[in-house]
Amino acid sequence: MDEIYFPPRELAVMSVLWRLGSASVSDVREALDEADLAYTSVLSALQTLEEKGYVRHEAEGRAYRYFPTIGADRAGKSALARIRDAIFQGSAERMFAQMVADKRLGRKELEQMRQLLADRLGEKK
Amino acid sequence: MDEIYFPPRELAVMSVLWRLGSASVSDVREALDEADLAYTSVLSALQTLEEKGYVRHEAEGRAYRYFPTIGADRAGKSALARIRDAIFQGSAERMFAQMVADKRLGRKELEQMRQLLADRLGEKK
DNA sequence: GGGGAGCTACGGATTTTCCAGTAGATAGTA
DNA sequence: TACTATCTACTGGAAAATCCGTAGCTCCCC
Repeated sequence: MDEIYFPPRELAVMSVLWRLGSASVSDVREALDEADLAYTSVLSALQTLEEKGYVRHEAEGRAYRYFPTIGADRAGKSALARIRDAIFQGSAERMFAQMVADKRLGRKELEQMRQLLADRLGEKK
Repeated sequence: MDEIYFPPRELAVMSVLWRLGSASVSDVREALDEADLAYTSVLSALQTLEEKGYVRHEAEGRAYRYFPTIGADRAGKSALARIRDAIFQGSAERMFAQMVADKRLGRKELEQMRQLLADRLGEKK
């Protein structure tokens, strides 16, 4: 599929849009926990993203409301594939092993994963 | 922990080093399937990586042999965490669901994942 | 010694990313 | 009306990333 890739700052902005569904420039600015950026810096990032086609906007009062045009799932799929291929040499198992090794995962999360896996194995029968 | 992040080209170069263990500039150049880069372009990427501390070199005959100084696992862990937080809003389950949805995963891979998960759940008991 | 092959250092050009100031438009308010 | 606050468009510019040419070195072979 297409190459979907976001530099750090653009990724942070997209993250906010995915979380909020849509947002004004000010919304994004406030949601960014990073350093306190100037309003125009955030606007610039959004305009860049719009140019690339990952975002669109609608007028809302005097301001613009920005919407992601690409879903988080699609972007995630692409990002995971890139990591799998480049870092884990194409091995989904190795990538998965790294995920599961995360110390912060609690029993509940692990159980949920097991369930997901069980479902998947079921339909694969 | 530290922010580990590789721009696209540098990631491609690191990928080769992780795969081969170590490599000369020519090795890397040949291993890159992308467009046929000039020798010096690859050298530049390696020098940038060395400056950042992700790579070191030893003399080998007339040439240099480059070694990664950061493991693929460590880089992978960092990359996965970034994706989880930015794209999947911190949800390891959602990220995992996306992984498992991959159509190319065969029964064998899924079984291996289940085993990994079982082991992990066992020790968590 | 001469010449070629292979390698590195250096530096430049270009593109991309990142940040923010300024100007102008608009709406609300005194 | 005039003043203020907010928002967008335009613009510049710094920094990083990408790409590669050139020069110079070393080794090998003739």
